[in-house]
Amino acid sequence: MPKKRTLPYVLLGLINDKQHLSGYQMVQEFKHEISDFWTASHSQIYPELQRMTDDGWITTVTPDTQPDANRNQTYYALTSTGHDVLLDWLREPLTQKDTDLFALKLFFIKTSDSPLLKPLLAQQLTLSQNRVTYLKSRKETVFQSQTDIDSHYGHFLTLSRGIERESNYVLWLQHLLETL
Amino acid sequence: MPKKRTLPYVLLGLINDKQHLSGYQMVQEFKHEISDFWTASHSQIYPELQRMTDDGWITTVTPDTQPDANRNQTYYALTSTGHDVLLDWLREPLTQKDTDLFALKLFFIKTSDSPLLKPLLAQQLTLSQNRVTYLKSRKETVFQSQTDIDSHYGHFLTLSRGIERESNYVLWLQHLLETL
DNA sequence: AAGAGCATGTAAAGTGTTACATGATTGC
DNA sequence: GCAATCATGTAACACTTTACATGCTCTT
Repeated sequence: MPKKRTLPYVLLGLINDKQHLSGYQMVQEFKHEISDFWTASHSQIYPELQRMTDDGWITTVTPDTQPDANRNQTYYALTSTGHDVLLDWLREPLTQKDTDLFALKLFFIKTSDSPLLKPLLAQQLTLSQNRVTYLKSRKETVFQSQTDIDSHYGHFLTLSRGIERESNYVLWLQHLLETL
Repeated sequence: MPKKRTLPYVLLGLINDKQHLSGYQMVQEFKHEISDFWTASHSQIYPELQRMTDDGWITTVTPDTQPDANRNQTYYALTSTGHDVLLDWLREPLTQKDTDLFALKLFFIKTSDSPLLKPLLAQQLTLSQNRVTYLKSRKETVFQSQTDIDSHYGHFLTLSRGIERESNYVLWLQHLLETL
């Protein structure tokens, strides 16, 4: 099975938020807002927009506002198919791999009452909890004596850091789920 | 400028730790220990080992131990050049980009008295502190009113999470630097 | 009118994954 | 003997980055 492409869904999410968006504006978004979760250069974006148009996920539109400014930009909007595709993608369960998809999907959820929010948080909570368990067991397996620690100190630190980071993640998710 | 390759340095680090290592053993390492920081398949590893041998960074060796077991494995050891290359790479300052290099380099530091350790931690501390500052300023810029939060709740959460994660990182690094 | 930035697009090169392939060894 | 795994290697494909290229617009 080929690896799932992510870029088209990111573009769908971006357009969905702004109603209509030009390729250039998407490039700017990648330079600022979502650069933490995903990056893409204009050389990727423009051909991808063409493919998505061909697939009927998006269409070119001429926005009513902005009568003559930036006339040379091509604006895109979601089709109903595109909207469905985006929702389906957001609903797909998270897996142990592609860990970064959680933050990316979360980014695209607009309101706190979205039915997508709680499942997403719950999924990530489970993944993070499993990860803490795994890292702790690895730490105990690999570092049974002080000698093991002293001779592989960097490895010891990375494992310790991983446990701390993921535990902090679990706490944040739990707190958030409680307050919702 | 082409993007800096990482795989060869990872292989150098692996070999350096174990004195001598076969390609197959490296594949196993990637399946377990370092999978958090870097991944590589055997299709990448074997050609890379060939390149590194051509460049004089490593040489094939026949380990004294294990007289006849696994005779069909090819073992590699660092040359003095390879050792220098690894040290140079570890000494290269971290940048805002390639964030994951910190954990990877840390993984390859063997002892707590290594002169490489403190600079590495200090560099990452600076990077993380800058990142906290940046994320906080973004949060203030983007979310000035409750309405902004309510209409882009997922984005708000990712930014909040980013700040928390990076702050936790800063605390961990500071604590570690104090105890060393 | 010239230079900087806007806006889009294609081409080439690098990197990584998946698939294909093969011989050797080990266990049943 | 046969299947599974060991161990290595190559080929094809997918994705991303960098470079190349072009026309438009705005400012000085």
